[in-house]
Amino acid sequence: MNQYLTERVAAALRSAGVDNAPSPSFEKPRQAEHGDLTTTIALTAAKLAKIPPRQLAQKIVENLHLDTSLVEKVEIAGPGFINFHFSIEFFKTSLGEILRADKNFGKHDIAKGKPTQVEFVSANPTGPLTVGHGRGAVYGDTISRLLEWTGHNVTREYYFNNAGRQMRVLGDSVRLRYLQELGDAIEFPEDYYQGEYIRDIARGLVERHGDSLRNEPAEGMFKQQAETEIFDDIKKSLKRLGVVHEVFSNENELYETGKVTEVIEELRAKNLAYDLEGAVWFKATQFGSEKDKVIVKSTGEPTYRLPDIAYHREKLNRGFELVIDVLGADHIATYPDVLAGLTALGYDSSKIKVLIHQFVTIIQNNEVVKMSTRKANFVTLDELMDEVGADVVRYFFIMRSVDSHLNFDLGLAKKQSDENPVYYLQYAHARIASIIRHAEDIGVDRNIPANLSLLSTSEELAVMKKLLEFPGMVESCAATFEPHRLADYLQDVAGVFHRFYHEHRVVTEDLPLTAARMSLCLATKIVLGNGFEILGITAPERM
RNA sequence: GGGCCCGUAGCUCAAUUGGAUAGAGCAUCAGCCUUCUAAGCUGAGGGUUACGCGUUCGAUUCGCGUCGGGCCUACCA
Repeated sequence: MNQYLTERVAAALRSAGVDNAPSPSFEKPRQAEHGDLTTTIALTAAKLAKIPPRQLAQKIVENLHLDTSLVEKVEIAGPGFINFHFSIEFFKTSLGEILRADKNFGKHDIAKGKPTQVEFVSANPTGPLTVGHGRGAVYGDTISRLLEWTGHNVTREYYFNNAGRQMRVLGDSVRLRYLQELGDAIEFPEDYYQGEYIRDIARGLVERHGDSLRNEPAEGMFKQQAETEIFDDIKKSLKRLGVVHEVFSNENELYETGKVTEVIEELRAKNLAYDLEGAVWFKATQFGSEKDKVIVKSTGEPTYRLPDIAYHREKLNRGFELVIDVLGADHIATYPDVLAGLTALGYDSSKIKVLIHQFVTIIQNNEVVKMSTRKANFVTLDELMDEVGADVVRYFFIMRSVDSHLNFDLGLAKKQSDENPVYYLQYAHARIASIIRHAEDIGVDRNIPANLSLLSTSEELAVMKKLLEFPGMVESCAATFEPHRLADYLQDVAGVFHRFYHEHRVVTEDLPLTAARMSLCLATKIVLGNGFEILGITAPERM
């Protein structure tokens, strides 16, 4: 419909003698009285055409020649809006399309299988995933699902740094706990990992190896065991949340395969790296940075930039045409250097899209909780899921714009779980399932052809119109990486359905009307179900 | 000092990317179950969109400035 109107209006503009106008765009008016689609082309093109907006609108409308079986009415309003009202016939046809498309309704092939990588979570395995990690996990996964729905071939990837100081401290934390378990009187440093899980790992080592590891270095068995066990837990938590990564990669591999040194050598060869005071510097100033950046410290240890550049280069070498990094706001300053490094190496850094999400402030007992894995001061994702379930957790993290610094009140989330907005959505779905069961119980055949013209009340039309917005929502949410708008939209869908349900009985003795309303219910169930699929929440048949 | 994000109803947040009368949930108040699920529906109150200039037919949205909050700003990751 959008495309059809775009063509007709563009043609009408030409007939009206306006040749250089921009392509008209359409949007759904906020108010129902303003029709089903509206364009502001007369307002924006008025200056170019040197005609007052309303007059131009008049000329456009005169030259439209629309198919009246699709568009019932066209009117000019306000300063020069052109409003289009669709016919019942159009809605009927569209409803049929929803039912036919079923689980595919809303899917697009815009990206045509474009190889796309989404990297997210990427927390180092130093402890369990906390509520603080939740937003990135849910956001990254939902973006992945949206991209799949728009035809991307998505690889979900988890990258972690296991070569740095953090992991050394982790290994040594386990080593010291191990020695304590053996009975040694050893002081445990304050800035080591305080969590009970470190003791658990140490105890496991004692059980399997006795005291034979007494002289092992922290970097070996201890670090390795910690990484393995903690990672298992992280993967379990993610799976509970509905998040599954296809690929895990890490920093050590980049060193072992020589990818990191390759970067230095190539930069040197291009004269984009130099030595100063014992350190190696990257000429970031040649790529818009204010100052050059150190990539290898005078101690010989690389800064985080270097493996990050090597890693992103690997991503592009692996053939991804779109690479998405989902990062927390604390990493905002790191990626310009990475992009500059890739540009320096001759790669097209525009293929990399960095999505930043703001932090969630966790509030417990009216106090802000400062999470610290080191100090073992955190609320884990598992604990939260134990309390409220994965659906609520996912929905909480996705319902707000990633730009918002939202407050997450743990007490409120738990206490009000009955009134959580996610139940409003799921309730609509369960309600429809219940209607269908009822209809089947009393022998209504859901396959009898429905005469959709019987749907004529304002509540029925409102549902139809809302359902038809779904494909456009999927497309625009994917294009702007804003899944929260899909959550908002689904609230609307549930809302119009609840209102329809309240006003009209679906299953009655009037069989033709029953069939038509059943179709409306089935279509609503499809849209809700497909939306839930994208958000990663369950679609309950009963509640 | 510089950079990024934010400031909208009592609280938590939306607002179709510059459109027409700024909307939801929670909370408060008043109604609706003999009928397919009341985890629902209807109604009421609640706003100088932090503040000030500017850009234009039109600004919550764009620009500049002020105030306030969060996060960055190392040869830490």
